[in-house]
Amino acid sequence: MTGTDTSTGTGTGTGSETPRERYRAQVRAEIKAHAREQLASAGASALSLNAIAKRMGMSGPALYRYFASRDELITELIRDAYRSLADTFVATAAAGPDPSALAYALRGWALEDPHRYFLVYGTPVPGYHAPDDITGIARGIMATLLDACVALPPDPSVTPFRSHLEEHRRWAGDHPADPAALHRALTFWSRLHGVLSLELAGHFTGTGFDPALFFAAEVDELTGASAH
Amino acid sequence: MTGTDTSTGTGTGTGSETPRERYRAQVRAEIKAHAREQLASAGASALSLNAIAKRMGMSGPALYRYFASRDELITELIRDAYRSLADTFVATAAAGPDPSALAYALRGWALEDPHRYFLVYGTPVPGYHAPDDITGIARGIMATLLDACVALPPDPSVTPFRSHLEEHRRWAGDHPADPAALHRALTFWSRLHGVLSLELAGHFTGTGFDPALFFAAEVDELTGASAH
DNA sequence: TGTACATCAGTGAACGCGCGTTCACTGATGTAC
DNA sequence: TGTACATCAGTGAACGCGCGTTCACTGATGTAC
Repeated sequence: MTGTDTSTGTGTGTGSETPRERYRAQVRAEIKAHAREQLASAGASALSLNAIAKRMGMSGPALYRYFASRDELITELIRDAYRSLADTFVATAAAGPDPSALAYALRGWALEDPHRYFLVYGTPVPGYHAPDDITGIARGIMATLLDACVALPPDPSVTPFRSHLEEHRRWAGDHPADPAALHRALTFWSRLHGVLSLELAGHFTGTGFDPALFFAAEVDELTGASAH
Repeated sequence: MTGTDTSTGTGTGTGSETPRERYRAQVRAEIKAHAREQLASAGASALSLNAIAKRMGMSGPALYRYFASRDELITELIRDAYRSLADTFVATAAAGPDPSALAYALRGWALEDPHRYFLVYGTPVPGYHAPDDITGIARGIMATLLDACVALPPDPSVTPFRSHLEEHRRWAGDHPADPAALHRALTFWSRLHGVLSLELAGHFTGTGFDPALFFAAEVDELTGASAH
């Protein structure tokens, strides 16, 4: 809950700041808020510093006091997106290791702001490579999921993929989980994203069924719930 | 195998064309090939008619003899992507109703050209709405999958989602399949895309495990194969 | 086979536009004594 | 409390650039008689 500013855009930090620092943080947050808005209404390619400045009633070059370049702004938006999901997961996991709760937290997070979801899980930009701290946050998200998945009813059967995982334990930073749990967490993750990415990309529109029920059916099957 | 030109870019159609028509088709295909290349190396936002023309040794306005606008070019690329997947599915299904074969065909199609995959299943462009014929092709793809999924071992248990599907049978164009088969096809589809979208977006890099084995494990579980 | 005409691919100049980014500068805010 | 100085937010002009798209035109290809 503490730390650097989240994606809500209004938090101003710990409070032990000078007025100038506080003002800086506010304007930075406002710029990011406008950037997110522009992202949602016209796509990532249309994100323009000048357009943001115009909407804020400032001149274009003024933004360079707050972000060194357009790329830095985008990277910051991606970082915020990862952080907000990580925060959501940590907050959800605080109530106990419940994969189902994490699943619905993920869905809530994704639907709350679809373009933010795509910033993390959407089409990758060919040139772009995320800085190290972002991959660190991503590892934290997976670790939280993995922690919850070891609480699922165990299925210790040995499959080719689990044998393969046995030899590649580096995954999730030497997390103390057996291959079966690793596999379960991976399947959990990929099945949730399967539903979400298809739904958010609009591939269920026109079908008439409710994606929320489909998602719930997947979660039920994953957690072994028959009648929920 | 007949019909309008595919995404390979060299096919020139039925042969009953005038030399001029043949030439037109060739240049159109060449433009699309360069567009795909540009798409792969710099992302969808960087697709520029002028840049394509320059690479082809032509002047920019020349391309307007072949495409009415940049948007029409992009739509054509998306259409080609859908068509190539539909063709792949139809060709695969010709050997019999085998969901597993379709799964690996999908994966092969996706890996063959990841940016083409994202053209269909990636981050949607906020303003863009696909023309009707494209949604028609998409329905055909789902119909092929559904046909194959009715051949899977049946699991007629009733869940909330299947009851819901019962009331929303419009899906896949009044396809004569029971809700259990519909659910199976949906799960099949979304689980495959879960693995593929995460893999192609690079979310498995650095983990050390082989996504192909993970994908195979998902297919095995979906088709009820224990030791494959 | 030769001539007159129509079709159409491609060019070059030009349009207005918005972009990211730099630079020298103004003016307000904060700090030190 | 008042003055001198440093910090820093924001401006306006300017840079070069590439974009999509239009237009009038040239020249080659194909067609009709």
